[in-house]
Amino acid sequence: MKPTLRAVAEAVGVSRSTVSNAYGRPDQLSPQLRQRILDTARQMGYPGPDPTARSLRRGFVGAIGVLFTSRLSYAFTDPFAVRFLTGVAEAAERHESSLLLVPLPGEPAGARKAVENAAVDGFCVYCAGDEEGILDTIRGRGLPFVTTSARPREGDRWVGIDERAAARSVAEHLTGLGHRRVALLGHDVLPDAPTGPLRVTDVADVPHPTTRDRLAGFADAFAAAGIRWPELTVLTAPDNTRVAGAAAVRKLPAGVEPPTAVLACSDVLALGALEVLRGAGQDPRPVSVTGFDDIAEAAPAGLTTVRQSGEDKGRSAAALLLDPPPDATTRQILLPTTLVVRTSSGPVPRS
Amino acid sequence: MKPTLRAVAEAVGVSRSTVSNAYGRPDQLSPQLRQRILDTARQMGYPGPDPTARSLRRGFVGAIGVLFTSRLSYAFTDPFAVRFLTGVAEAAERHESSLLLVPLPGEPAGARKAVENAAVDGFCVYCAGDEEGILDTIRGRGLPFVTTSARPREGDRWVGIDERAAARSVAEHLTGLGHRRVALLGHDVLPDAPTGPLRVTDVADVPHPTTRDRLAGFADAFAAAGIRWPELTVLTAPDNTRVAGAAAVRKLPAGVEPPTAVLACSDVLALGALEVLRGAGQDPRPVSVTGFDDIAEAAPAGLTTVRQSGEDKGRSAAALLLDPPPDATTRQILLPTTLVVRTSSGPVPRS
DNA sequence: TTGAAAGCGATACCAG
DNA sequence: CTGGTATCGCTTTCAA
Repeated sequence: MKPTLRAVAEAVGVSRSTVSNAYGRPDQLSPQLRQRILDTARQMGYPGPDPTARSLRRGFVGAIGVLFTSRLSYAFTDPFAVRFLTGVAEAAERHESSLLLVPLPGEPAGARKAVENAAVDGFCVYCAGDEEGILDTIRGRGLPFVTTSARPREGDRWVGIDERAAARSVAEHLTGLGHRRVALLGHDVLPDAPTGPLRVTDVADVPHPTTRDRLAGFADAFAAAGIRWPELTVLTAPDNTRVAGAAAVRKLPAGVEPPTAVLACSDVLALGALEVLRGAGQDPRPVSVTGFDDIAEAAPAGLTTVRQSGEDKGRSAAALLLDPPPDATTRQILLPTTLVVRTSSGPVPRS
Repeated sequence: MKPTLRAVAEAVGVSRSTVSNAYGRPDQLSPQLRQRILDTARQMGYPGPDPTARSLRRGFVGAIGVLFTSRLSYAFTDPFAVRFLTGVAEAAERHESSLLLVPLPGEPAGARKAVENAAVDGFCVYCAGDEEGILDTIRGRGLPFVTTSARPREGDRWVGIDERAAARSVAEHLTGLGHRRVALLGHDVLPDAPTGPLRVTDVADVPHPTTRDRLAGFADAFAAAGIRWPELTVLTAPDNTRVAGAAAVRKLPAGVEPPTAVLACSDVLALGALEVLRGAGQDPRPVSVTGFDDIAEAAPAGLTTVRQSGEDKGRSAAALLLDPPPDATTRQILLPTTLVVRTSSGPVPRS
């Protein structure tokens, strides 16, 4: 058994408070006494104040929780999520704060428990599917949090982009190039839908908030070009991965009237789509493909996409948590996006 | 102020233990009573047992610490480190354990404090530069840990590869192709050395353990081919990044007798080297380049390298921590490596 | 089943 | 500068 602060106090012959001060408030006792305490502590093998006990007493932990909707191990697979984490980590480093990554089980009840049991001072919630349930649990604990994806409530801290406008911008790029017959590609478009084309009556039905906003943005542009929602093909992928994107595109009905462009809700999906559409080369007419995020792999692949900075998002989120601006108005940060046109998009080929 | 368990107990008119049981041991009280307790708790806005207090009392936290040598935010930049984390996360998910990522400041004293203050049940230490200092601190706390890089002490839990043999295998591939005049490329080859060629009298002087072992493996192969250490050029990079690798290679003495091959200690460095050596194309003779790790970017770049699985490493490390095998002999896991030959290496061009 | 009592290990106020 | 005292919020025997 490791010795406790109490044991050290007894060994040195001083009170517990004095030993505590020797560690936490050097200015509260004479240097000699402090040294004597530290020395005997070392000798006895006392590892210093127990972090858990200290947290309990002090009322704060020194760690912020990071919550990902999907399985935690998946998050590391998503390049954009990793950049977000990088940003969070940078801010945390500056504040000497640790990051607690909490794996959320699939079922809401389990997720709830996980959030309740996390020993943290606040949360960064990254794009949670069941975001509201999770946020409610956090609110229940009375802890501060920052969201990134869903539209926030008044007063909630939030950092994000104008998803819909950004999505509209790529789509307008395509309508400008003459594209009219297109397929939209997103993940979790409808609950439990099989990979492939889908009939979506109303964009509002899409459960995943980011997918919903981006699809809506795409639709805005096409509506402006005279194409209504039912005329758009919607492809769904089971998750946000390259292979899922590839699989979804393979399910495009063969033969008649293939789309001239695929608009994906993420670069990862778009890269999967590109693989399929450029790979076999079955169709001689190249199909335009666009993505979203501008991850590192987008540039070498020549992918036209919308750029947003994952690092900035993470950094801002953590900063909002760690030293919130006093005025509530600046607690919602809207980050910029840019349309990046590369070679994966071009004019509609002449038939 | 949030209500406490005590308040709930008083409100319901039962003892604190009973309320505690309602949460933690449902079988210890009648379902009706339990429900009554849970209901009033909800009504009062009691968020459930405080995680910190619970940890203190129970003596365990439900989180494992992950320690990276370099700045935490850099770790996310290193593809291999991210794969390692993915593996750790997978294992953690299975055990419903959280991951505490602890940023370590540069100075040893700060790092020590960070490790002392982390509320965790154990540590996964990924390739720490000042590994011994950190491990000593962990030992001081009496917490279990798993290392990945340095050669472990008897009885320490460890997971890794045979760095030296693996490095030797790529180098032998090159000597087999006839390469004799080569440059080795690693990061942190000597403390505070400027980017570029370096005089290293003895491999044992290299401070970074992984770099040291890999360089030694390279040297083994060349020794077998009759080339002794002083005849090898050693390039050092300030850190393990693409740009650092590129910069180091640019410092190769121009003109006479350029190397016919560059052996890098990591894919990241190798990819940087490739950029420079293939990029401008100043030298008409292609220089062979090899890496180490086989990260995702290696294949598309045609990089010859040594494959090891970051996920396996992470998974094994976490597993060793979370449910250690009873017999000490199986507490050190040696993972396999494979030489993957691609197009970046070839025979020595005829002069 | 339920509850009383004894900590878990440390900190902070406040009087000396 | 030092030390007594009262918590922090919960869990866990153990006896009723």
